Amino acid sequence: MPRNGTDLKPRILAEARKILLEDGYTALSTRRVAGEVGCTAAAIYHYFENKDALLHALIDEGFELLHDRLEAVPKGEGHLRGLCAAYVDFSSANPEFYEVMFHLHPTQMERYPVERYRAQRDYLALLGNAINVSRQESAHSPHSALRAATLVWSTLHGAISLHQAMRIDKSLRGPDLLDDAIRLAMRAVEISPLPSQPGISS
Amino acid sequence: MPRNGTDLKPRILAEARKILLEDGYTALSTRRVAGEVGCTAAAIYHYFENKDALLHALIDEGFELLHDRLEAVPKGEGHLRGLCAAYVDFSSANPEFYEVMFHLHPTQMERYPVERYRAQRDYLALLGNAINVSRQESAHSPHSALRAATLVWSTLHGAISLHQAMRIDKSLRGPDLLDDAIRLAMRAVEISPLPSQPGISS
DNA sequence: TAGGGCACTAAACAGTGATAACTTATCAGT
DNA sequence: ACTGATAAGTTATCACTGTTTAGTGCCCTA
Repeated sequence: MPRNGTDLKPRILAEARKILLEDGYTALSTRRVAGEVGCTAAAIYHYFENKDALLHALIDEGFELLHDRLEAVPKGEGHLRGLCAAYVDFSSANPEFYEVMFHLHPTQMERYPVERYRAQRDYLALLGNAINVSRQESAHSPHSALRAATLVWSTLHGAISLHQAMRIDKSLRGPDLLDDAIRLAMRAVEISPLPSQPGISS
Repeated sequence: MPRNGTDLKPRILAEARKILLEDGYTALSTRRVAGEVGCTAAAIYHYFENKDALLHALIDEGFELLHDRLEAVPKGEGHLRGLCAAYVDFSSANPEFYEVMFHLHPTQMERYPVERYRAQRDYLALLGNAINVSRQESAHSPHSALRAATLVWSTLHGAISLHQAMRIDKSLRGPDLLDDAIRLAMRAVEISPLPSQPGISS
């Protein structure tokens, strides 16, 4: 029952996505979206509870993109490595999506339902499966696989985060760090989830 | 030459630090700082070029804190592990400092001089030294040490980032992830900085 | 054709960073 | 001691931001 010809909601979403991808998260304002769509900022609040809900919808899109990317990785030999590479590729190809998906703190998006992140995180299950396969003994508990998968994820995320925030040294090439992180993430499988022994490692 | 008794600059800085530590980065506004200091928001601009410059001063404090923490780690056996643990400890003890130091993107702080991060990053040199010592052959190039140190750093940062952003699964304990990350970071030393061989890992 | 509800607008509120113009206090030089 | 320059603020304003409230007009149904 739109008054304006086409329904406004998809157009709002499309324009918001365009702004996010072209000019980044900081450029995404309700008034600008409204301006480019051709309506008032208040109209957005008919379709989204608040600005965070709009951003939330974009984050959902990002998770779907990531999901498709990871699902497309051929299974079998080298599956885990492929998943890691695909994750890093996604972050490089869609830095703006990656930022809003993983980099915004709850303090910056107060009303954002944190649970939704967890629900979307089936890529952790994907990682967990690949890890269980790559492990010699398949007698590991699901919790152990989830824990290892989280470590893999966090390793990749750390490199991506520093790379995107331009924190790494000029003399270091960003892709090199990402490659190193992938190689290191592979070793995360070997980290034993036993109670941490306080001895000296090496 | 203060008109108001005490010089305003340190009081602005102190109040800003208090707000940052108590209510977080998002609560830090020029007007609130001014209000609690007892001056006008415009007065801040006499002592700091802009809000980012004020935050910049706080970030400097954070780097000094981190520096002291890392310098206090006893050298010798287990130095690298001690540095990693100290880094993680710092992030847990000062999450607000950690956020503004490492989590704010340049897009969020446009005018922030990125170079300054690099100048402050002597902890990378500390890590590099510890890595060179822990390595059997000391014939590694400085670039290799820096690269390995960056990988160690990024591994720790990834776990800290996800932990602080509350992105890790409910069934997983945050400290466990941080411990795992430290253990994995130790293995970063073994990652060869050679051109990546496309073979299958394990 | 009358009524009701949906889709939207206009206007405003409270807050943000930032700037220009103005006032006032302090200090140096004569 | 007086004058002038400068430092140290204030006041007022601009251009934004997210969000809410009240009101308007169109469309569909009865």
